[in-house]
Amino acid sequence: MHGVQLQGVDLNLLVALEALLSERSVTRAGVRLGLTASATSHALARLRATFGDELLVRTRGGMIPTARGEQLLVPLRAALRDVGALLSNTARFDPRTSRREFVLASTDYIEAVLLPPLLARVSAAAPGVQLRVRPLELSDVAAPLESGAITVALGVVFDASPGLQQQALFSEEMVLVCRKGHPAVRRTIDLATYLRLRHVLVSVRGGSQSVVDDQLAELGHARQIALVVPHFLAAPLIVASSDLVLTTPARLVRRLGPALELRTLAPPLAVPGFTVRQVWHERHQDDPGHLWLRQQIFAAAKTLATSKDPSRC
DNA sequence: TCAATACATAGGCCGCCGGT
DNA sequence: ACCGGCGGCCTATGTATTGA
Repeated sequence: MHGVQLQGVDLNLLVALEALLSERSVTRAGVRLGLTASATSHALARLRATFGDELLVRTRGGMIPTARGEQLLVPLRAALRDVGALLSNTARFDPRTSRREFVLASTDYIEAVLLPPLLARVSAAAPGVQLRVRPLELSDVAAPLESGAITVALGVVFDASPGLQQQALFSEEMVLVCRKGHPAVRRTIDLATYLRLRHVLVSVRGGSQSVVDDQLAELGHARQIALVVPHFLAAPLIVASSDLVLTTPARLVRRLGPALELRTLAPPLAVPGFTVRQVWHERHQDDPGHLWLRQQIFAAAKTLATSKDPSRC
Protein backbone atom coordinates (compact mmCIF):
# COMPACT_ATOMS: atom_id res chain seq x y z
CA MET A 1 0.00 0.00 0.00
CA HIS A 2 1.50 3.29 -1.05
CA GLY A 3 0.75 6.84 -0.01
CA VAL A 4 -2.69 6.69 1.48
CA GLN A 5 -3.54 5.07 4.77
CA LEU A 6 -6.84 3.29 4.44
CA GLN A 7 -7.66 3.78 8.07
CA GLY A 8 -9.22 7.17 8.37
CA VAL A 9 -10.82 6.92 4.96
CA ASP A 10 -14.48 6.06 4.92
CA LEU A 11 -14.72 3.55 2.12
CA ASN A 12 -18.41 4.34 1.81
CA LEU A 13 -17.30 7.63 0.36
CA LEU A 14 -16.24 5.69 -2.70
CA VAL A 15 -19.80 4.49 -3.11
CA ALA A 16 -20.89 8.12 -3.01
CA LEU A 17 -18.20 9.06 -5.50
CA GLU A 18 -19.36 6.39 -7.91
CA ALA A 19 -22.93 7.70 -7.65
CA LEU A 20 -21.80 11.30 -8.10
CA LEU A 21 -19.64 10.56 -11.13
CA SER A 22 -22.34 8.41 -12.67
CA GLU A 23 -25.25 10.77 -12.05
CA ARG A 24 -23.28 13.98 -12.54
CA SER A 25 -25.62 15.54 -10.02
CA VAL A 26 -25.47 15.86 -6.27
CA THR A 27 -29.24 15.65 -5.94
CA ARG A 28 -29.69 12.55 -8.11
CA ALA A 29 -26.67 10.89 -6.53
CA GLY A 30 -28.29 11.57 -3.16
CA VAL A 31 -31.51 9.90 -4.25
CA ARG A 32 -29.56 6.92 -5.43
CA LEU A 33 -27.64 6.76 -2.15
CA GLY A 34 -30.70 7.27 0.01
CA LEU A 35 -29.28 10.54 1.35
CA THR A 36 -30.33 14.13 1.15
CA ALA A 37 -28.62 16.44 -1.29
CA SER A 38 -26.96 18.10 1.64
CA ALA A 39 -25.42 14.92 2.96
CA THR A 40 -24.30 14.10 -0.54
CA SER A 41 -22.72 17.50 -0.92
CA HIS A 42 -20.87 17.00 2.36
CA ALA A 43 -19.70 13.66 1.09
CA LEU A 44 -18.46 15.34 -2.05
CA ALA A 45 -16.61 17.88 0.03
CA ARG A 46 -14.89 15.11 1.96
CA LEU A 47 -14.02 13.35 -1.27
CA ARG A 48 -12.53 16.56 -2.63
CA ALA A 49 -10.36 16.82 0.47
CA THR A 50 -9.34 13.20 0.22
CA PHE A 51 -8.43 13.29 -3.46
CA GLY A 52 -7.15 16.85 -3.52
CA ASP A 53 -9.20 17.46 -6.62
CA GLU A 54 -12.55 19.09 -7.37
CA LEU A 55 -13.70 15.81 -8.95
CA LEU A 56 -16.88 17.49 -10.23
CA VAL A 57 -17.25 21.14 -11.20
CA ARG A 58 -20.37 23.13 -11.59
CA THR A 59 -21.05 24.48 -15.09
CA ARG A 60 -24.02 25.90 -16.89
CA GLY A 61 -24.71 22.44 -18.27
CA GLY A 62 -24.67 20.88 -14.81
CA MET A 63 -21.95 19.11 -12.84
CA ILE A 64 -19.22 17.68 -15.00
CA PRO A 65 -16.29 15.56 -13.85
CA THR A 66 -12.76 16.89 -13.86
CA ALA A 67 -10.12 14.92 -15.73
CA ARG A 68 -9.22 13.21 -12.47
CA GLY A 69 -12.82 12.38 -11.74
CA GLU A 70 -13.34 11.04 -15.23
CA GLN A 71 -10.26 8.89 -14.91
CA LEU A 72 -11.36 7.50 -11.54
CA LEU A 73 -14.68 6.13 -12.64
CA VAL A 74 -13.60 2.88 -14.31
CA PRO A 75 -11.12 1.67 -11.65
CA LEU A 76 -13.53 2.83 -8.98
CA ARG A 77 -16.32 0.66 -10.35
CA ALA A 78 -13.91 -2.29 -10.56
CA ALA A 79 -12.83 -1.78 -6.95
CA LEU A 80 -16.42 -1.59 -5.73
CA ARG A 81 -17.32 -4.72 -7.64
CA ASP A 82 -14.41 -6.53 -5.98
CA VAL A 83 -15.38 -5.31 -2.54
CA GLY A 84 -18.96 -6.34 -3.20
CA ALA A 85 -17.82 -9.82 -4.15
CA LEU A 86 -15.65 -9.93 -1.05
CA LEU A 87 -18.55 -9.09 1.22
CA SER A 88 -21.18 -11.20 -0.45
CA ASN A 89 -19.13 -14.39 0.01
CA THR A 90 -21.27 -15.73 -2.78
CA ALA A 91 -18.27 -14.63 -4.82
CA ARG A 92 -19.05 -16.81 -7.72
CA PHE A 93 -16.70 -18.78 -9.84
CA ASP A 94 -17.79 -18.99 -13.44
CA PRO A 95 -15.69 -21.60 -15.24
CA ARG A 96 -16.74 -20.36 -18.68
CA THR A 97 -15.31 -16.87 -18.15
CA SER A 98 -12.74 -17.34 -15.41
CA ARG A 99 -9.11 -16.65 -16.26
CA ARG A 100 -7.91 -17.93 -12.94
CA GLU A 101 -4.71 -19.90 -12.45
CA PHE A 102 -4.72 -22.95 -10.21
CA VAL A 103 -1.53 -24.46 -8.86
CA LEU A 104 -1.23 -28.18 -8.31
CA ALA A 105 1.61 -29.86 -6.49
CA SER A 106 2.23 -33.44 -7.50
CA THR A 107 4.73 -36.03 -8.65
CA ASP A 108 5.41 -36.71 -12.30
CA TYR A 109 3.63 -40.05 -11.98
CA ILE A 110 0.41 -38.35 -10.94
CA GLU A 111 0.88 -35.73 -13.65
CA ALA A 112 1.20 -38.43 -16.28
CA VAL A 113 -1.85 -40.32 -15.09
CA LEU A 114 -4.23 -37.65 -13.91
CA LEU A 115 -3.46 -34.59 -16.02
CA PRO A 116 -4.73 -35.94 -19.34
CA PRO A 117 -8.32 -36.51 -18.16
CA LEU A 118 -8.18 -33.48 -15.86
CA LEU A 119 -6.96 -31.16 -18.57
CA ALA A 120 -9.62 -32.43 -20.96
CA ARG A 121 -12.36 -31.60 -18.44
CA VAL A 122 -10.92 -28.24 -17.47
CA SER A 123 -10.28 -27.16 -21.06
CA ALA A 124 -13.82 -28.04 -22.05
CA ALA A 125 -15.56 -26.38 -19.12
CA ALA A 126 -13.15 -23.53 -18.46
CA PRO A 127 -11.13 -22.53 -21.53
CA GLY A 128 -9.65 -19.49 -19.80
CA VAL A 129 -8.42 -21.32 -16.73
CA GLN A 130 -4.72 -22.10 -16.46
CA LEU A 131 -3.27 -25.03 -14.56
CA ARG A 132 0.25 -24.96 -13.23
CA VAL A 133 1.97 -27.95 -11.69
CA ARG A 134 4.79 -27.62 -9.23
CA PRO A 135 6.96 -30.32 -7.67
CA LEU A 136 5.50 -31.75 -4.51
CA GLU A 137 7.63 -30.69 -1.55
CA LEU A 138 6.37 -33.14 0.99
CA SER A 139 8.39 -31.60 3.79
CA ASP A 140 6.29 -28.48 3.76
CA VAL A 141 3.01 -28.67 1.97
CA ALA A 142 0.78 -27.21 4.69
CA ALA A 143 2.06 -23.64 4.51
CA PRO A 144 1.71 -23.14 0.75
CA LEU A 145 -1.70 -24.82 0.86
CA GLU A 146 -2.79 -22.44 3.56
CA SER A 147 -1.40 -19.35 1.85
CA GLY A 148 -2.91 -20.36 -1.47
CA ALA A 149 0.46 -20.65 -3.21
CA ILE A 150 -0.67 -24.20 -3.94
CA THR A 151 -4.35 -24.82 -4.58
CA VAL A 152 -4.33 -28.58 -4.19
CA ALA A 153 -1.61 -31.12 -3.46
CA LEU A 154 -1.82 -34.58 -5.01
CA GLY A 155 0.08 -37.43 -3.47
CA VAL A 156 0.07 -40.59 -1.44
CA VAL A 157 1.36 -39.90 2.04
CA PHE A 158 0.93 -36.62 3.80
CA ASP A 159 2.03 -35.77 7.28
CA ALA A 160 -0.96 -34.97 9.43
CA SER A 161 -1.26 -31.24 9.80
CA PRO A 162 -4.05 -29.27 11.40
CA GLY A 163 -6.31 -27.62 8.88
CA LEU A 164 -5.60 -29.97 6.02
CA GLN A 165 -8.46 -31.85 4.40
CA GLN A 166 -8.01 -34.81 2.12
CA GLN A 167 -9.97 -36.99 -0.24
CA ALA A 168 -9.07 -40.35 -1.77
CA LEU A 169 -9.00 -40.19 -5.57
CA PHE A 170 -7.95 -43.55 -6.96
CA SER A 171 -6.03 -46.67 -5.99
CA GLU A 172 -3.05 -47.99 -7.77
CA GLU A 173 -1.30 -51.35 -7.97
CA MET A 174 2.33 -52.06 -8.55
CA VAL A 175 3.61 -54.08 -11.48
CA LEU A 176 6.99 -55.25 -12.56
CA VAL A 177 8.39 -54.11 -15.90
CA CYS A 178 11.40 -55.06 -17.92
CA ARG A 179 12.36 -54.60 -21.55
CA LYS A 180 10.89 -56.93 -24.13
CA GLY A 181 13.41 -59.63 -24.85
CA HIS A 182 15.01 -59.42 -21.45
CA PRO A 183 17.19 -62.58 -21.26
CA ALA A 184 16.27 -63.54 -17.70
CA VAL A 185 12.54 -62.88 -17.69
CA ARG A 186 9.77 -65.07 -19.12
CA ARG A 187 6.02 -64.65 -18.88
CA THR A 188 6.07 -64.89 -15.15
CA ILE A 189 8.78 -64.35 -12.65
CA ASP A 190 9.56 -66.10 -9.39
CA LEU A 191 11.07 -64.58 -6.30
CA ALA A 192 14.49 -66.13 -6.82
CA THR A 193 14.79 -64.58 -10.27
CA TYR A 194 13.46 -61.27 -8.98
CA LEU A 195 16.17 -61.18 -6.36
CA ARG A 196 18.90 -61.96 -8.88
CA LEU A 197 17.97 -59.01 -11.08
CA ARG A 198 19.24 -55.47 -10.70
CA HIS A 199 16.58 -52.88 -9.92
CA VAL A 200 15.68 -49.27 -10.51
CA LEU A 201 14.13 -47.56 -7.51
CA VAL A 202 12.08 -44.40 -7.86
CA SER A 203 12.40 -42.34 -4.73
CA VAL A 204 10.74 -38.93 -4.72
CA ARG A 205 12.11 -38.10 -1.30
CA GLY A 206 15.55 -39.46 -2.07
CA GLY A 207 15.59 -42.40 0.32
CA SER A 208 16.78 -45.83 -0.78
CA GLN A 209 14.01 -47.97 0.76
CA SER A 210 10.55 -48.57 -0.66
CA VAL A 211 7.59 -50.70 0.34
CA VAL A 212 9.08 -53.41 -1.87
CA ASP A 213 12.28 -53.45 0.18
CA ASP A 214 10.32 -53.44 3.44
CA GLN A 215 8.33 -56.38 2.19
CA LEU A 216 11.45 -58.26 1.16
CA ALA A 217 13.11 -57.55 4.48
CA GLU A 218 10.18 -59.15 6.28
CA LEU A 219 10.78 -62.28 4.21
CA GLY A 220 14.46 -62.14 5.03
CA HIS A 221 15.53 -61.04 1.57
CA ALA A 222 17.07 -58.03 -0.08
CA ARG A 223 17.31 -56.96 -3.71
CA GLN A 224 20.08 -55.15 -5.47
CA ILE A 225 19.24 -51.61 -6.36
CA ALA A 226 21.46 -50.43 -9.19
CA LEU A 227 19.89 -47.01 -9.68
CA VAL A 228 17.81 -44.56 -7.66
CA VAL A 229 16.02 -41.82 -9.61
CA PRO A 230 13.68 -39.12 -8.28
CA HIS A 231 11.26 -39.23 -11.23
CA PHE A 232 8.82 -41.95 -12.21
CA LEU A 233 8.84 -41.12 -15.90
CA ALA A 234 12.57 -41.54 -16.43
CA ALA A 235 12.64 -45.02 -14.93
CA PRO A 236 10.74 -46.90 -17.69
CA LEU A 237 12.93 -45.21 -20.32
CA ILE A 238 15.99 -46.57 -18.56
CA VAL A 239 14.46 -50.00 -18.15
CA ALA A 240 13.56 -50.12 -21.85
CA SER A 241 17.20 -49.79 -22.82
CA SER A 242 18.87 -51.90 -20.15
CA ASP A 243 18.48 -55.16 -18.25
CA LEU A 244 17.38 -53.36 -15.11
CA VAL A 245 13.87 -54.03 -13.86
CA LEU A 246 11.41 -51.71 -12.19
CA THR A 247 8.52 -52.14 -9.82
CA THR A 248 6.24 -49.22 -10.51
CA PRO A 249 2.59 -48.07 -10.63
CA ALA A 250 0.55 -50.03 -13.16
CA ARG A 251 -1.19 -47.05 -14.80
CA LEU A 252 2.11 -45.44 -15.64
CA VAL A 253 3.18 -48.56 -17.50
CA ARG A 254 -0.14 -48.77 -19.28
CA ARG A 255 0.50 -45.27 -20.63
CA LEU A 256 4.14 -45.80 -21.58
CA GLY A 257 4.40 -49.52 -22.14
CA PRO A 258 3.25 -49.72 -25.78
CA ALA A 259 5.59 -46.97 -26.93
CA LEU A 260 8.57 -48.31 -25.03
CA GLU A 261 8.47 -52.03 -25.83
CA LEU A 262 8.13 -52.98 -22.19
CA ARG A 263 6.97 -56.27 -20.74
CA THR A 264 4.63 -56.06 -17.73
CA LEU A 265 4.45 -58.80 -15.11
CA ALA A 266 2.93 -59.38 -11.72
CA PRO A 267 5.59 -59.02 -9.02
CA PRO A 268 6.53 -62.32 -7.35
CA LEU A 269 5.61 -60.96 -3.95
CA ALA A 270 2.63 -59.15 -2.54
CA VAL A 271 3.51 -55.51 -3.08
CA PRO A 272 0.91 -53.32 -1.46
CA GLY A 273 -0.78 -50.80 -3.69
CA PHE A 274 -1.46 -47.27 -2.64
CA THR A 275 -4.13 -44.60 -2.82
CA VAL A 276 -3.62 -41.20 -4.39
CA ARG A 277 -5.30 -38.38 -2.51
CA GLN A 278 -5.94 -34.73 -3.00
CA VAL A 279 -5.17 -32.48 -0.08
CA TRP A 280 -6.23 -28.90 0.52
CA HIS A 281 -6.45 -26.44 3.38
CA GLU A 282 -9.78 -25.96 5.12
CA ARG A 283 -9.34 -22.25 4.71
CA HIS A 284 -10.23 -22.71 1.04
CA GLN A 285 -12.90 -25.32 1.72
CA ASP A 286 -15.73 -23.13 0.48
CA ASP A 287 -13.89 -21.04 -2.09
CA PRO A 288 -16.05 -21.61 -5.17
CA GLY A 289 -13.03 -21.81 -7.49
CA HIS A 290 -11.16 -24.28 -5.28
CA LEU A 291 -14.33 -26.30 -4.84
CA TRP A 292 -14.86 -26.46 -8.57
CA LEU A 293 -11.28 -27.57 -9.18
CA ARG A 294 -11.46 -30.28 -6.54
CA GLN A 295 -14.64 -31.57 -8.16
CA GLN A 296 -12.90 -31.66 -11.54
CA ILE A 297 -9.96 -33.55 -10.06
CA PHE A 298 -12.27 -36.01 -8.35
CA ALA A 299 -14.27 -36.55 -11.53
CA ALA A 300 -11.11 -36.99 -13.60
CA ALA A 301 -9.86 -39.57 -11.10
CA LYS A 302 -13.20 -41.39 -11.36
CA THR A 303 -12.60 -41.94 -15.06
CA LEU A 304 -9.32 -43.67 -14.14
CA ALA A 305 -10.90 -46.01 -11.64
CA THR A 306 -13.42 -47.31 -14.14
CA SER A 307 -10.89 -47.99 -16.92
CA LYS A 308 -9.37 -50.97 -15.25
CA ASP A 309 -8.35 -52.80 -18.37
CA PRO A 310 -6.22 -55.87 -17.74
CA SER A 311 -2.55 -55.11 -18.07
CA ARG A 312 -0.84 -57.55 -20.39
CA CYS A 313 2.49 -57.35 -22.08
C1' DT B 1 -33.21 25.46 -9.73
C1' DC B 2 -29.56 23.40 -7.56
C1' DA B 3 -25.02 23.24 -5.30
C1' DA B 4 -22.70 25.07 -1.39
C1' DT B 5 -22.58 26.60 3.18
C1' DA B 6 -23.94 27.55 8.13
C1' DC B 7 -25.74 25.72 11.91
C1' DA B 8 -28.12 21.96 14.68
C1' DT B 9 -28.64 17.31 16.24
C1' DA B 10 -27.57 12.50 17.15
C1' DG B 11 -24.68 9.04 18.21
C1' DG B 12 -20.21 6.72 18.77
C1' DC B 13 -15.59 6.67 20.72
C1' DC B 14 -12.46 7.41 24.26
C1' DG B 15 -10.22 9.01 28.23
C1' DC B 16 -10.89 10.46 32.93
C1' DC B 17 -12.21 9.46 37.46
C1' DG B 18 -14.29 7.52 41.41
C1' DG B 19 -15.81 3.24 43.61
C1' DT B 20 -15.04 -1.60 44.55
C1' DA C 1 -6.48 -3.98 38.89
C1' DC C 2 -11.04 -3.68 37.13
C1' DC C 3 -15.52 -1.73 36.19
C1' DG C 4 -19.00 1.74 34.98
C1' DG C 5 -20.68 6.46 34.46
C1' DC C 6 -19.79 11.01 32.69
C1' DG C 7 -18.40 14.40 29.52
C1' DG C 8 -15.61 16.11 25.69
C1' DC C 9 -14.71 15.44 20.98
C1' DC C 10 -15.55 13.91 16.36
C1' DT C 11 -18.31 12.55 12.47
C1' DA C 12 -22.44 11.99 9.78
C1' DT C 13 -26.63 13.69 8.58
C1' DG C 14 -30.29 16.83 8.71
C1' DT C 15 -32.65 21.70 8.17
C1' DA C 16 -32.37 26.35 6.81
C1' DT C 17 -30.28 29.61 4.11
C1' DT C 18 -27.32 31.70 0.66
C1' DG C 19 -25.92 32.55 -3.85
C1' DA C 20 -24.76 31.55 -8.70
